[in-house]
Amino acid sequence: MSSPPRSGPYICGIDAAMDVVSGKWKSLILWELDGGTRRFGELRRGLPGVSEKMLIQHLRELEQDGLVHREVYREVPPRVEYSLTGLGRELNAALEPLAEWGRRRIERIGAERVELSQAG
Amino acid sequence: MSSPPRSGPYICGIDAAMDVVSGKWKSLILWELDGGTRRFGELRRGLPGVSEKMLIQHLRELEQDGLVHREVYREVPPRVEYSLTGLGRELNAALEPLAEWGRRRIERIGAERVELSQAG
DNA sequence: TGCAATACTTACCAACTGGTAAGCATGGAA
DNA sequence: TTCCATGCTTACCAGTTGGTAAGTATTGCA
Repeated sequence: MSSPPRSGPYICGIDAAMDVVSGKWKSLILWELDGGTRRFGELRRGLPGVSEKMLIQHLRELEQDGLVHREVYREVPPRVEYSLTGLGRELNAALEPLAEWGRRRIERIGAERVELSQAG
Repeated sequence: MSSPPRSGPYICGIDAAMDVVSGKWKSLILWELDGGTRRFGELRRGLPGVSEKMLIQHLRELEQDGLVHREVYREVPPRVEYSLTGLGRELNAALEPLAEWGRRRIERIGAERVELSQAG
């Protein structure tokens, strides 16, 4: 079930960056974690619409790709905390201009925005 | 067959930008066109591995989203030229930091590069 | 008459992606 | 003994994505 980490071959940098970020919820997870450490349940509640299966799968892949750190506390009930690694923060920074372009696109075409508790 | 232009609702800017750029060959097409106007056949030869079906489908969608301009010359055999619009050039510029991050990732993980005639 | 060149168009199909819903493990509280 | 909370795990299924391969239209050339 757990796929291997994404490796090439790649055609160019975009290709290599997209590979790590594509997946319906990945960039949103990165965005959420930019706000700081989050527990699994907090992420789930912060991303309305995500299924547990996809949230875990994407978190695992982001972890394999070195973007997210997973810390398990052996308690009952279990507690697991997710946070960005340095690499993850760098990726988020590199995504900023694209995000800005996207925000202008939303205005240009007058697209609706999904209601979200905390994401911008 | 021709899908409607991509519209929201979107969660954030990243979401709105990704929507326009996701598709196996889209960012590569944009990259190729950054080098200037290209005929359909030139694009096909410049992106080894792309099928005619997908190349046309992606070009049509990029055109619908205002990123690519399509110019038809009524000759025989037919000639069709594709080029970037201002919006397309802006998107490419916004993709640059991501491309740079991806290039570093390729080095970091020692990924292979696909052989391509002209793409970097 | 038939083939070449170019830019598509279409039908069909396999693989991938993501959703639903149920189950698992643990220990403490009721 | 049953239920709760949490963080998963699994099986199954439908929709989307992209590939292959064949067909279309037009004119010039052999």
